[in-house]
Amino acid sequence: MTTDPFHPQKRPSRLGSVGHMEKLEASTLDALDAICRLRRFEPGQTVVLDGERPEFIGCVRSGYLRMQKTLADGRQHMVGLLVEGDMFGHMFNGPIKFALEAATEAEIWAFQRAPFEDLLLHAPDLERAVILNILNELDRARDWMVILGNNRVTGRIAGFLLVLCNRFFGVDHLLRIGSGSVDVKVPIGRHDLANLLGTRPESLSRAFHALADSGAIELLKPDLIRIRDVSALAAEAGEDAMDENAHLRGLLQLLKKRA
Amino acid sequence: MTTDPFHPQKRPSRLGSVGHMEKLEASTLDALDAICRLRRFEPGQTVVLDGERPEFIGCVRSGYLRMQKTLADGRQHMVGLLVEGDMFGHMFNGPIKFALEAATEAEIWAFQRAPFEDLLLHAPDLERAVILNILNELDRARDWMVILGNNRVTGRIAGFLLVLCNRFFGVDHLLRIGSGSVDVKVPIGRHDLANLLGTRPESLSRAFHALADSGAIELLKPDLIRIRDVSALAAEAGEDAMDENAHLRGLLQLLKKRA
DNA sequence: CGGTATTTTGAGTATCGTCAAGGCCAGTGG
DNA sequence: CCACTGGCCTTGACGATACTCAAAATACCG
Repeated sequence: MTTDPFHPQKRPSRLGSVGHMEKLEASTLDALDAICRLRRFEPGQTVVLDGERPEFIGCVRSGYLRMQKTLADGRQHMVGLLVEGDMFGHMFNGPIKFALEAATEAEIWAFQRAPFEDLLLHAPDLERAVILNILNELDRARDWMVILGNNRVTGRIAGFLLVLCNRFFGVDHLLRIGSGSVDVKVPIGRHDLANLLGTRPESLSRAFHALADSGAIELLKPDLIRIRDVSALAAEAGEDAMDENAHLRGLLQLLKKRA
Repeated sequence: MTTDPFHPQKRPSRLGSVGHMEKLEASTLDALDAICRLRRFEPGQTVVLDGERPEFIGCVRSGYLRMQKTLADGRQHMVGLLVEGDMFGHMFNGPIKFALEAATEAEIWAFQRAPFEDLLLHAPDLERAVILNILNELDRARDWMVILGNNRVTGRIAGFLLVLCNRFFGVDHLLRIGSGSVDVKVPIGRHDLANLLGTRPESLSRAFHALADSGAIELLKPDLIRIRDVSALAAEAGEDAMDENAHLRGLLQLLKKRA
């Protein structure tokens, strides 16, 4: 049972406050209400198959989805993570080129494709939101490239943790800001993370503990990491100068205030 | 001299036959004619600065541009290559987050921003072309992620060569198909390539020669590579099952026909 | 509390990065 | 026409890092 029976919502409460959808007009939101269903997925469950053209357009309400390409030899390589507010199953473009799987328990707003695309033609604000979402994804994909280009595993981990900070900023059950430190929940296991960062679980483990020994982070649990020194991480990661730092600065400020 | 004095073209001859612009209506092409200029760039010349919002929207007519992010420590990391038919300086999105530099001598169709965006609002076919271009970039960025995720340098090179085959397919001065083999021109030097693939020139050199020793490729010149065994490359690269293989199959068929 | 999956550790090997030197090619100037 | 020069590519040697295989420890779940 991959879908939940009808759960039409009078008003997708989070829909209007997430991602690039916050600026949609009331009439557009109403129209979206009428064609959306809430679907729920269990960890490991497939949301969209590789190469399938999903019959709906989705927007993540909670949880994480992993995007993964299937390689010719059957292995899978993750190419990104979808979190709260991210959309998928984009129109214009035929089938998607990667599989989507729930990494955790996840809720998805599913919009019926035909009416959504119809609405798109008549609601410039929605179209704009969709395009911004795509451009956002593009920027993030390029950020990943920089991170993956780092030749030390510790550097890639550092970059990954900083990305988590940026993306989970404000989602408080994922990122908890304490006095002088930030706790981040790593949404995926070592195996998947190794896959994402182009390495092996063993190397990951060693690198995590190396970062811990250096004092930059602390391993509260395998999947719960306390960041003690953001700038040390940024230095490890060889962070890019443009967009990351803007977010990081905000994070650092917050840390100072609470310290 | 970064720009060429006015060179309005009665009809951008290649514009209508490249990328996703091939399906534009005549009236749209005429409108584009009116607002485009041809600009010429020398190798190494900057086309758009990091963080700048370019005053024009560009479309590559010939040559290659490299997209590179500037890291906090001043180093630069390449995140992609723009070739014939690719667009940049996208609208909707404020400043671009990477610098654009000519990797070779290059010609750019430059469209004045304001009239282009205006045209965009009234020409659905143009808007569609632009969106397809963006989605295309997104797919390619994800392909890069898979390639960079490969932990052997030979694998990353193999992936890179296959991408070149896919993208330069049909551009005959870059990709020449012989009997049982394909010759590809590598558009960038070892230093840039190392940067793009997250390694060093020395490792690249060794990996190239390792592939040559295995018989998969042949180094005609440092920047001219004859691919002798496409499937060996695909195996090295751990090629992804979806889109690459479709192109590869076509390539293999062609090879068999000419063999 | 036991069973299972995940994570961690260890030892040995392969690969890659680094530094330094050598070769190749094109452009320059005699 | 040839020697010279500078940039790029290649090669070699060595140390650092990461991968592999195997086993132990820990966390998770019922």
